[in-house]
Amino acid sequence: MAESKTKPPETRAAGRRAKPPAPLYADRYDPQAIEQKWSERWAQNPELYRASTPADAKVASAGGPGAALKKYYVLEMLPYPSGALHMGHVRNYAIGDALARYMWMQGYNVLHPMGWDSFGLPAENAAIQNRTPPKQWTLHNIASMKRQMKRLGFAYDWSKEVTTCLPEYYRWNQWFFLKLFERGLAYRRKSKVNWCPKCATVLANEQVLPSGCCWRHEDTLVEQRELEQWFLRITDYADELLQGLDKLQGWPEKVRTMQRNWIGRSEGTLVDFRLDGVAGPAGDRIPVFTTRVDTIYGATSLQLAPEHPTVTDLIANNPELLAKVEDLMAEQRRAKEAGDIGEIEKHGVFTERYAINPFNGERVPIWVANYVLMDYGTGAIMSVPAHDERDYEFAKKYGLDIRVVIYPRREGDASSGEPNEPVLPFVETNSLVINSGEFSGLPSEDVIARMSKYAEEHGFGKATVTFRLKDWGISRQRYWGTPIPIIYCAACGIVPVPEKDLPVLLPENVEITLAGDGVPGAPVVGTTGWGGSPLGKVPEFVNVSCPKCGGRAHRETDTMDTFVDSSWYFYRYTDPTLSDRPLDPDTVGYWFPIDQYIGGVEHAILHLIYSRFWTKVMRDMGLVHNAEPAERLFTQGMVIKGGAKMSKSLGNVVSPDDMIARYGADATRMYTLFGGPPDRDLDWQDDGIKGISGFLSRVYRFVARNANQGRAAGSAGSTGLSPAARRVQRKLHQTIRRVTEDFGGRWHFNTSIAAVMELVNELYAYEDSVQRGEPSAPPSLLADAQHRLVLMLAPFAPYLAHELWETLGETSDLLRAPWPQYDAALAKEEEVEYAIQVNGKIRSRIVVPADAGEQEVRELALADEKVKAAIAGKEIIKVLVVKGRLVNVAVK
RNA sequence: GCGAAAGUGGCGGAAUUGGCAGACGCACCAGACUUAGAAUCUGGCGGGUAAAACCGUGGGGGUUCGAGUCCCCCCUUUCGCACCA
Repeated sequence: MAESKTKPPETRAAGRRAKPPAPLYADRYDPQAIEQKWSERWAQNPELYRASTPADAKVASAGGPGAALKKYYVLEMLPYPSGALHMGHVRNYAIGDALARYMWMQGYNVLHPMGWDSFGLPAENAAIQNRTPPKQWTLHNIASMKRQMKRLGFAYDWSKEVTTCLPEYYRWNQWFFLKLFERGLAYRRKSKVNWCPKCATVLANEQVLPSGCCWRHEDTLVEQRELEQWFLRITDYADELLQGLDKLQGWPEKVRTMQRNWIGRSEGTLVDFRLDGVAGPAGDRIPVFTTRVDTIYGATSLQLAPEHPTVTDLIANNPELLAKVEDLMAEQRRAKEAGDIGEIEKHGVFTERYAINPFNGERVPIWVANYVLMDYGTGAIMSVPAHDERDYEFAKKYGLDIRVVIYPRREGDASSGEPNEPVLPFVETNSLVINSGEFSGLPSEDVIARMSKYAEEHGFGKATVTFRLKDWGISRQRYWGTPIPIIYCAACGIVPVPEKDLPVLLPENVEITLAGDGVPGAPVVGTTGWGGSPLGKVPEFVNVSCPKCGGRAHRETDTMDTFVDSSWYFYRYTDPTLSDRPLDPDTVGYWFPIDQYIGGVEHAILHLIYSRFWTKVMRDMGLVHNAEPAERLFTQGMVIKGGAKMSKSLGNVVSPDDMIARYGADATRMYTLFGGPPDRDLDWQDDGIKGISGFLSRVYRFVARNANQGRAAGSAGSTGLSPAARRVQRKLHQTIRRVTEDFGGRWHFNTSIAAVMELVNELYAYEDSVQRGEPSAPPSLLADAQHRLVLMLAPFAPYLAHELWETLGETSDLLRAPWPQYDAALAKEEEVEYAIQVNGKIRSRIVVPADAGEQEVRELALADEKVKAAIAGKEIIKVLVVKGRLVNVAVK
């Protein structure tokens, strides 16, 4: 029991002594004292939240040999150690912690780990600003955030902690990279990359906002640069990543849709159009991707993206055209930046060159158009104005030929007969092909297959599938990341670092400054922002001898995208101390897949698609058996305030530390669950948390003055109870049912907590009834109610629950105490109130025994005075009785 | 433009399959206890009325004995995708 720190209670007690009744209320709820007490106890017992190993779980199982204790892996997305937790973290972890504690109480062997996604840009930026080494800054942040998590009472198994910026972890990033390289899944190529001038580094496609700006610098436009980059062949898994989504029934539909869009699978045909006349370095043919090859006889031009390599070949000696194409390019870029590509007016330039349609040998003019995108398909399209809205608009504008080759099918006529003249552009596929040589008269769908086959047989095309998904560029020109374990040798070329030489350690004696920002005399051995990799400025890192020939060589100086770290961290949790392997397949086999993953929807694409990819690669390597990392995914809503995202600039940031100091950790985390359903945004109300604090206080006071009721004797019967006592009993069992159902189903903890509040209100009403002279309940009932109340509180407010568990005289470990069961018979109402409607309007209410028959209810309803008055003089058409709810009398 | 989710008191939100709209909490009002305040307890609290009637779930239609819930049309907000060939 928390001791009171202040004097006033004494004076209050003294003041009250004078008059009866005796002081009703015990000491005030003091969350700080309670939480400090239990924090200390928990700190002394690090085994408390430790997951049993698979072997131990077997032993612990009561089910005999072979029957392992059932496992449950609950995982929350690990934070970036920015320095302090924000409310969004608190909400995320409060959900996970409630679930983990509930599953423990349900008897599961729970794995509930936490770690740090600790590589990344902010550490470097902080290093530049504060002249602190990134590692020091990061580890310092980790320490303080870990302290916050412990203060919040989250039940993590810290023996499983993973810190991605430490060599013990990132060496396995390097190991995986080597394995991917061996399997041909990691490769290097020169590529245009997104370059943020402020970050001075390459950004992944996913890190470029739709506006064309950097995700970290929303006001800075991303440029294009050509660099040698390492890529991971995620596109090899595009189909499986897509198909797997159908099986992920435990994932939100929203996330699956987003991933489907991101993968962007599209079936079509690749057709080569031969250039008529000149051919340049880019080749003599232009491949075109189309999903509607059945319309190819209607192609009246080719349209190239402004950045298409062939464009310069075609118009190299025409400065006027070149300038126009430049304009188109600029226009397209501008539209992308503004985010309204899709709405810009279509513009184009005729190159004065032609290509040959391989199907009919026709010469078609080649244009460059601003609505054709280089980064989709082949960057070139055939333009069929009659059967594509965009092409139609373009052709109308520039007076290009429009040739109809698809006709609608007539009603009830599948293959022949007189076609109807279509309204242009006519884009339906359920139609007939005409004016198309040997393909005329056939249905479109058939023609697509036939034409693809024809193209392949004649060597100018084939059926193909394109994806929007691109290979994953992982090279970053940054210091604070995992060094890519590759050595470049003048004689041997690209040489992977031998496995025995791992890890390639990230040098730590590096001071990070911006180029030209060096303090004279300071030991600046690394710089950033000079356009190359900071590690390139560390000679002792760069210069090595070639592992193959022993000659002089140099290391790769780029580091890996931090999404590599987060793609497999949850496997490492199962045994993070392994020093000879990234993971133990048996241990992983026991724990995986993750039963419940919880995090923000902002990771719907990047992290969640990369980690699915990684899992599939690991499966192909024989490391794991599961094809997907997580069985169920829950995306919680954001914590907002006043309808807006919390931000420093809006000044609406609510700090968890402040709330903990004012109301305690229990109230803070519980409010994040009470404020609204967890899948929706939570609008933070400064006064809302007061309600939770007051509720916890009510619980505390009730138990403080009613704890000495003896031991709970389990459910007693309901006979002989006073009405108020019976209400307590009924509400108790109803509440257990509601809370249990919420955990098992909707996860609407806001209503679970509301239900527990109702129970507490009922307990207070009972006390009040005793004050008024009604008979007391048997002590066992009160003891039982308090025990179960505390058990139900445990997942939401662990500090108070533990304190009260002790107050109730319990010495067992609350974390592993069995979750309470309810008795349906005791939860049942003896009487129900029926609403009596006349023509749908409520006219009266009657209370009848719950088991009253329909006929009885009908008679009682019709005998009711108010009902009689309402139906007087009218004819009863129908009397409808809805069991347990209402009676509706229809009259005329 | 396409797709998804949402729109309920002063506020956050309840109402699981069509069946008493507004649970629970905040704010507010009143009372009790206090020298007083804080805290606590009790009661009230959609609009409207003296009380009823009556009106109320973004707007308009519909189905039904009965609609926040189902159907059609429209409006607004948020999110995702967006010349994807």
